[in-house]
Amino acid sequence: MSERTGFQLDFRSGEPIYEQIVDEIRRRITGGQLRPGDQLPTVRQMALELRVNFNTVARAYRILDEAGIISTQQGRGTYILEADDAQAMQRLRAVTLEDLAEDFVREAKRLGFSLAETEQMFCNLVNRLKKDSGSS
Amino acid sequence: MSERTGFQLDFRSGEPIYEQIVDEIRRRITGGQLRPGDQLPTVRQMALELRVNFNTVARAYRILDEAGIISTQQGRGTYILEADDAQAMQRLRAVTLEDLAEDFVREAKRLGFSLAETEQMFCNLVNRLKKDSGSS
DNA sequence: CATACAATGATACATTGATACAATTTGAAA
DNA sequence: TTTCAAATTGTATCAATGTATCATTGTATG
Repeated sequence: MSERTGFQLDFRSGEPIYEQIVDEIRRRITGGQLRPGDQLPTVRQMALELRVNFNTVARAYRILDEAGIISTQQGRGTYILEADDAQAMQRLRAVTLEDLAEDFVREAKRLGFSLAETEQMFCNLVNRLKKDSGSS
Repeated sequence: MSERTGFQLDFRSGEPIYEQIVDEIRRRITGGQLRPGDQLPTVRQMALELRVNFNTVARAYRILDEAGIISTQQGRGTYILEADDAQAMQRLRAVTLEDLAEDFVREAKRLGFSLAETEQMFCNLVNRLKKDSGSS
């Protein structure tokens, strides 16, 4: 008995599979069949049901995760988030980059680091990241 | 009241849980909230508080143990170690600050800011702070 | 026909969870 | 005091889960 979701995919519709999965999950949350806290099937379980590669399911999950609708965690699984969380995420996006930078400097200062130390460490890190992205 | 540590984990940050635990302990040692000789909660206690698997806490402890920062002993528990020498303490401070910088960059990236934007914002802030301290 | 690009598949990997185990402490009985 | 079983604590191993990277396929587009 692996018929757990009852998802119906249309392989001929032209709409990408991962998008159909995203839409269907959205519909089920809106309709109340899926509720906050519910665990979704693992990417491999759902892929097995839908006769699809699990990467395709993973792609759908990732999109929903970035939208703040579900939470995917490596080694744990994926869960429906509270609607509040999505709103909270929206509010968090309103946090400016300046706020983040100030938090960083403030926390460093609290731990006893001088501004010069903090600046140097940050610049070192940035230079390292620039190199890594360029060498790929 | 099992709220003993007050650790705040972010399950959606993308930073692995065990790494968040490692970072937080490093910060508390650097900041002086944790001192040599202090006993950390058992892996199971802390796991209960943080709602994670105790293996995840054990992994964090093992990393800190291998770094010579804490001492974990089967059957006894885990304790904060005395820094071997000034160099070890310097290394801990450096790593702590580096973690802080990485968190900053990661969070900025998660909010959609490019590395260049993040760098510029930070440098602007630093320059402003330098001026302010000079004009006082 | 060739090329570019998006979608999907294959594979290796990192993180977390479940379970059994070993070392140490504790406490009661002898 | 000694002994020893039970509880407590960290360790080791493997399974389960999502992630990252690249290859393959199919489909527009020139």
